[in-house]
Amino acid sequence: MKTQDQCPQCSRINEVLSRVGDRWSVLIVISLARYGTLRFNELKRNLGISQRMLSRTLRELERDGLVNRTYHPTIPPKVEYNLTPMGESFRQPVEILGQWALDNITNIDAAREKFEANHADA
Amino acid sequence: MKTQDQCPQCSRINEVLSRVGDRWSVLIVISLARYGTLRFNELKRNLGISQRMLSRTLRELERDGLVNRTYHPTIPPKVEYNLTPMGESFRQPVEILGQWALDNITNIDAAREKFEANHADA
DNA sequence: CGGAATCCCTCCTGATACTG
DNA sequence: CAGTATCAGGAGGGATTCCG
Repeated sequence: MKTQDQCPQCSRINEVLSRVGDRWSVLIVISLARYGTLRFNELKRNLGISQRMLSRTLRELERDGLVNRTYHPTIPPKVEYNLTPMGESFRQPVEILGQWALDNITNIDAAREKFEANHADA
Repeated sequence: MKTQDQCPQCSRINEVLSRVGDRWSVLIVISLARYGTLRFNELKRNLGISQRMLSRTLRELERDGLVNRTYHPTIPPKVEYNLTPMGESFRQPVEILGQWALDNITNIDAAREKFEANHADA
């Protein structure tokens, strides 16, 4: 399916957001932005994410150039993650989005309740 | 699974982003922000979205208080959509995110190629 | 500790066909 | 025109197990 010419940038925006716009990527970036450098299990505990999704998402973020991965070949192993410059540049848009989310969650809940109420008039 | 105390807001941010953070919601808000008021099939053509997803997403956006739906009981029927004040307030975060996406798509592509190259050394 | 691999299930998403 | 209903495929994501 092709995006039409009315919103020519929509498809490209879509493309990027499909990559870095999912919930786990966003939350990982927020965490790394706030705490600087974190280890694998620190992120895991902080976010309440499964091992599988964390390693998967981190690898994608590394591949897309948003996150640095530093492997310390000690015993036991130690792997640290932090943001690259591009990851840092992603921080502001994400923080703004996150702040909006926090600011409007109650509004959304209220709108939902109202909507449900209006549609419950059997 | 519960989000831990290190990032207490992450779960709430996650909550909101799960609602309005999907690709279609974002693109619909962007379109309505740019064009003001659009009809159902105008949105459909602009975004290259399926009927099903469009009606579904629009209903959710209406329910969450981001979009107004105006039904004109004419023949043929005519339904118009535009942003509510809360929808407008969502516009800035979304536009910023969209702009970052456009600005960095080439960087991401480059990072990917480099990553793939480095991991192709058999 | 930091993963990779496997299993399994849900939800998202699109295609198609039908209705007012 | 603006939907709804139904079906089917694929991706998202958790739990568990095993390895370096």
